[in-house]
Amino acid sequence: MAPNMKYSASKENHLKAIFHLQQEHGVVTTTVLAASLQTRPASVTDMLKKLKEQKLVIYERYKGFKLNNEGRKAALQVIRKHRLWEYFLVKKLQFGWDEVHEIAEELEHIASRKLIDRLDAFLGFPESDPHGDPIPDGQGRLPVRRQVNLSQLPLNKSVQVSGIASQTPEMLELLQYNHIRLGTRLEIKKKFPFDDSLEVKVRNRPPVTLSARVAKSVLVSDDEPLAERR
Amino acid sequence: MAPNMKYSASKENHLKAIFHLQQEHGVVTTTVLAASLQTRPASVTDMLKKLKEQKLVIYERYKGFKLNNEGRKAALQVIRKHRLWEYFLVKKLQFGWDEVHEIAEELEHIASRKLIDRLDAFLGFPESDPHGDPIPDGQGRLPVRRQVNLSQLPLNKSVQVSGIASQTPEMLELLQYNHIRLGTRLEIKKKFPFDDSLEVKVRNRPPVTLSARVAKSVLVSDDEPLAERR
DNA sequence: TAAAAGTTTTAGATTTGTCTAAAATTTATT
DNA sequence: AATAAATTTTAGACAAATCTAAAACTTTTA
Repeated sequence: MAPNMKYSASKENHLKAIFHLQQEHGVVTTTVLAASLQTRPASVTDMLKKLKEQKLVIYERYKGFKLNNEGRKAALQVIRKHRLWEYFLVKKLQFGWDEVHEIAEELEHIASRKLIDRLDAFLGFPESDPHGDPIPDGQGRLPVRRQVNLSQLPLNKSVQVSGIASQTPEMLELLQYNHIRLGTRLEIKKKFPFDDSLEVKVRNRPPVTLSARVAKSVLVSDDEPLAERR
Repeated sequence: MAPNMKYSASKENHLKAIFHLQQEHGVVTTTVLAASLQTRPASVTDMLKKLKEQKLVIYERYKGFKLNNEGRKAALQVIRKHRLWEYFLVKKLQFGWDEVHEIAEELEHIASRKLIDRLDAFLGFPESDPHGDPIPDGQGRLPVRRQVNLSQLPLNKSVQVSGIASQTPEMLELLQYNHIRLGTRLEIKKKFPFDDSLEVKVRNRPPVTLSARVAKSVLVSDDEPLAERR
């Protein structure tokens, strides 16, 4: 990929969306991508033809599609930009977790490679964005996060919160109330099979009970989730 | 003007260019604007018709045009964004004076009003950008800078460098070499009518001679050019 | 002041990204 | 397996921003 290769904002959005959908479903279909981009299936077909011509996707008509290596690299650069800007907005400009997405959607399409590398350095090479999602490095390498949700965690294993899967303001409020946030170290003290709720212990605090619903949204890992790279 | 009024990048570029050209020439003409935007007169006419419909310019065919009040406010918001981003790039991301323009051209089209106000606060409400150009405030008020170029300055009047009009790398290097930069306090000790060159004295340094060419590009003012607002 | 030169606008095309409606194809259902 | 349902693609249109070439208008000049 050429160093400052510029794809249109719309193409970048398509690549990014395909990347995310692929992670869940493997092959992506026209309707699913259209829904995810709030556009029409016909428009997706149009765009996919262009992406295929530019050799960014593997696509045969009526068969669905996925990114090839070039496409994946391009998508990861967009994701890198998005997540670094989100980090900037939250950590430097004091935005809340929940208000940064829209703005980052715009900022992610600024082309300059140098800009994004300088921003990365300015932010101290963060490894994950404010939602706990990992930030690809300059080469498009995504740090592997052995991330599981709380309900899969064994008893008494000490981990750190590395992400929140579904972030409604209500959910965030509940977690805030229980002193659980990104980077919080905690462990499970007891599991209640009746409703799959959990008793969770945060250091220096009385134990709290979390519903299965909440537990599934709290992602944890046993490495240092907010450590700096390099 | 609605708080988050969004004009297309191209419209913003036209408004901004008209604003700048107006400062020099009063009324702006099709060819001049086309040259300034690196586009064709026909394209300018097309765009001007749209800007007229949106009530941003005063324009009658074959007669030239200028911004009305709405248009001026819109232009100043773009200029505000551009200059704040330039300041950010230089002061926070360690870019050089000369490399920020292109990138700021992209960043200036990000819409969010909240983003730009937060950025302003994060930067400490700077009053001028890294080139010494004044940054309009949130209401589009441009701090008045009684800025003159060095060749117009009377003898022995102590002033501060508040801007550099034409910034070639060569010019910047020359100024750098003579210890003249933004904020430098200096005064004129002698004028040579033969070639309009000047002898200039910077505090704690031996006097230096500047050509008329250079003197015309060094803008100075007798107030504090880099003071913070509010 | 009429012709020449220059400027500006119009007319008609082009590109990119999008849409609707209809046709083609695939998948599901009786 | 034939038909119905759903999905995907094609065909044709549209809006925004741009272009070229030609026409309309202004300004300059001889």
